[in-house]
Amino acid sequence: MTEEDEDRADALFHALADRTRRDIMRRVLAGEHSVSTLAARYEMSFAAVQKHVAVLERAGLLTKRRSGREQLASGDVEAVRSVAGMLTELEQVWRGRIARVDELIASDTDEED
Amino acid sequence: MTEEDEDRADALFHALADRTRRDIMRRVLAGEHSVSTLAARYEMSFAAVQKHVAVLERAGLLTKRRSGREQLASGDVEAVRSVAGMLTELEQVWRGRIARVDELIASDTDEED
DNA sequence: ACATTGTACAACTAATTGGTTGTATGTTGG
DNA sequence: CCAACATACAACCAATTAGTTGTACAATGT
Repeated sequence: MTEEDEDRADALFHALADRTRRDIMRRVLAGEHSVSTLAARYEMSFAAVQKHVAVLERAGLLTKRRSGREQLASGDVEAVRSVAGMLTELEQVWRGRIARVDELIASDTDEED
Repeated sequence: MTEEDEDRADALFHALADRTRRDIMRRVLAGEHSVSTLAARYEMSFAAVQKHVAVLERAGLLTKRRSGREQLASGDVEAVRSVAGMLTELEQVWRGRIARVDELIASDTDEED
């Protein structure tokens, strides 16, 4: 369960830790694009771009649908939000720390009275 | 400039793409911890944990301050927020797509009138 | 003074990554 | 039917990663 969540988090952050893949995400969030249309935008080989798309797909950041001989990729905004949610969770941990510090300050002030 | 931003994004997402490092982030966002205190929590060697801390530090996700012979690590919530900001940016791209689809629907409806 | 503790770093290994080229397969237009 | 196009995938390579052990060194406590 939690182990699976961690696997998923690993895959999501890893998928986003590459500028080509982040750029692909921008394109497929803006609209559907075939793999070859995407590949045409980068200087690397078609196969390299196809692999990047596969990494994003495995992480759940995009989905593909077939249309004739093309494979149209579309970004999944929900997956992006789930990553944002993980960061929010981290921020909550930080808020807890601040709350505790505030408590400490409050009790110090009490002693000073 | 943009190139440097991309380097930074690479480093941030990469740093978070490891469960041990995310766990370390939770601890150091909750409060200061020495490297050895952190290391004691994991089954891997001290050196391995120290390397993870170094990755997080290089990415700017935590800072260290010396206190006697200990090195106290503290999470930087601003760095976490900057990552969240990148995701928000992606979400904006998606919103743009939706807006364009809405326009299209509106113009179709016009035609139908 | 010195044994202990906390940290850093180098050298090594196995696994993974990001790229390549080449090949196979499915889909389409003439 | 068949040439061209879109995709998938395997095999390979260089670089990086995540881990290990070992060594060095600074700060602390008795």
